[in-house]
Order: sequence, then structure tokens, then C-alpha cells
Amino acid sequence: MPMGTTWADRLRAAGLRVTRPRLSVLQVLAGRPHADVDTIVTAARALHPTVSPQAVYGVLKALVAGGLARRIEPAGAPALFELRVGDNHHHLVCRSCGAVADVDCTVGAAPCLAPSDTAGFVVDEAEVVFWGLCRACQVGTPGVTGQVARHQDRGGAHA
Amino acid sequence: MPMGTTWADRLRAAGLRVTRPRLSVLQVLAGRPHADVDTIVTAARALHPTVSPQAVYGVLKALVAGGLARRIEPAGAPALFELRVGDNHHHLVCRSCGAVADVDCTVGAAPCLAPSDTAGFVVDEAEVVFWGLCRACQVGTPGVTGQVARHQDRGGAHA
DNA sequence: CCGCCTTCCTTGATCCAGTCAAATCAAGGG
DNA sequence: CCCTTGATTTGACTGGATCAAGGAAGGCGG
Repeated sequence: MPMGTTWADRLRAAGLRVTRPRLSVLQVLAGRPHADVDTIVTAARALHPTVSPQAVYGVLKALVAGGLARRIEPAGAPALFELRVGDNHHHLVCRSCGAVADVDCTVGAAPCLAPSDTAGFVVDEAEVVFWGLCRACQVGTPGVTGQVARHQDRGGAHA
Repeated sequence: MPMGTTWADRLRAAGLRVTRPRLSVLQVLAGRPHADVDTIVTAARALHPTVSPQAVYGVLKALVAGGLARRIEPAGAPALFELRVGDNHHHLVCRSCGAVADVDCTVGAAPCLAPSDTAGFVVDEAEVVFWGLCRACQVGTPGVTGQVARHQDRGGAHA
């Protein structure tokens, strides 16, 4: 990605208009690799105090449709969004606090991409989610680390 | 699994009481490998006309907790349940009709289980979902296969 | 620079999966 | 057989996400 490329450029390249809510959301996502809608709305309001949640939903939908963002949906948690698109990377998700980390699918060629028996399916994507505990939660303090706390301490969860 | 083992035995072995709703749900799941709650409720009513949806939720929760069933949650779709537990197999999901097929994780040892860089996470499970089109949907008639049609008309649900 | 048209955002309602809680009912040990 | 514990019923409710109507602003033509 050339340094001179701005978010506005990217939006236009995707055929999308450049608007304040969109730039705000992009800026938020640039700083938080895996944010949920609620987090994005809150953070975006710091840049554009009047954005509505629905606007964010709309923006995210447009960004995903335009190939500028990717939506990931860990089981049992609200959707998260990230700007890393194009490379088919996967995710590590903490069962305790919900923290998410990227993982390159470096496993050689494509073991993960080639199921042994496709049962007649034509596969176009392999989605891998590694479940476990992040470093902070292993130590015993669930989701209190900065990075982690960010994605909602919906963490240990509701109960 | 010994042939003589009944569902009732399994329930007791898991420390669960043997009740009509539970047996009904188990019987439904035995016939439909990947059913969603709605499908289960409908089918279970054929065996036990008065079961409530909440009862099914409760039963499924108990079955999952007792290790008799497994819950899978494809992104953007309601949860599905299956009785195959113990073997860590994965799933093929049809983008068009939602059909699900099992895939053994035959990729040798554990390429899928070992991310290249765990970023400090302790991983205990790798979940793999292969997205694509099932045979029926490739042909051009989305979701008309019996088993398949069941979980998915949510798409065109209204109007 | 102005105006128009399209697209986007705002407001508000609605949907759906799943959960919670109180009261009733039944499984199965004593 | 009764009692205790656990399961189910009924009903309300939450939270994430979508839909719909109207108003605002992006950005092109003139």
C-alpha cells in the first residue's frame, strides 16, 4: 500500500462516497484491528459525535461490500471488523476475554484449504478459528490487559 | 459405541435424567445430523407434541454440557447441533442454502491445530469451516435438497 | 459557482435468536 | 409411596442486527 494512499482514495476507488462517518469508522478500525460495532460506535463518536449506530452498520456493510473491510463472527460473540483484507489469514480467539489475534495461514501450501473429502461442495474459502486463552487470561486476570479490554469485556461473560 | 447402548443409557451416563423431551431431541438429531433449533422443535413435536421451544433450548444446553451433542455456529446463521462428538471433525457449509456436511480432519497430525504463531495464546481447539456451494446449488437450484431446504429459507423469509 | 440527482445518514420501528425467571410437573432414590 | 431434586412450561425480556421513511450532503453537470 503506497504511502500516499488515503482512506478517501480507497473509498473512491471502491466506488463509495467520502463521508465523515466512513472516514471515522476507517480511522477507528485502523487503530483497533478487531473491533465490534459497539466499540466502533463509541470510538467513532470521538471523531464525529453525532454518528448513529445504524450509520455505522451501514458504513461497515458498505466497506465489506467494497472490499475495504472484513467481517468475522466468532461463535457466541457479536461480529468484529478488520481492515486486513486480501490475505487469507485466520484468528486466535480468547475464550475468556474475547481478545482476537491474527494468524497467517503459513501452514505450507494449503492443508487447511483442502478438506479431505469435499462431499460434492465447491469450496472457495476456509475459515479457521483457534480457540484458547490469551496471555493475560492464562495468568488469571481475565481481560484486563489494555489491548484485550478493548473488545468489550463481554468477556468472561454473561452469567 | 456398543449396539446395546440406548439414548437413555447415555443420558444417565452423563448424569442427566431421562425425559421425553430429551429422548425426542436425541432421536431427531440422530436422523438429522445438523439441525437448527427450529427444525428440532418442529420435528420433535412429531414425537412429543407439547414440547416447548424453551424446553428444546434447555435440552440442547444439557446435551452439550453433558458431552452428548456439539453446537456449531456458522457465521450469519442460527446455531446447529450434531451428535458426533469426540472426534474433532470440521464442516463444509453451503453459502447458498446453508447445507452442512462433515469433514474429517485427516490432514495428518495437526497442521490445522497448530497456528504458526500463537501470539501467546494457549490453543485448545481449532475450528475449521469450509465455505462454498453444495452440489445442488452449483447446478442452479438453491437449497432444494431435502435435508438442506430445512435450514434456510430464512433467506427469503419475508416478502 | 450553482443546482440537481444520487447516495448516504438520521430517526424510529421491527425482527429474530437466545436467555432469564417464576411456577408447575415429573424422575427416580429412599 | 413420598419426597427431593431437577426438568419443563409459560411468559417476559435482552441484545444484535435489519428494515423503512424522510432529510441531508456528496459530487457531477451546467
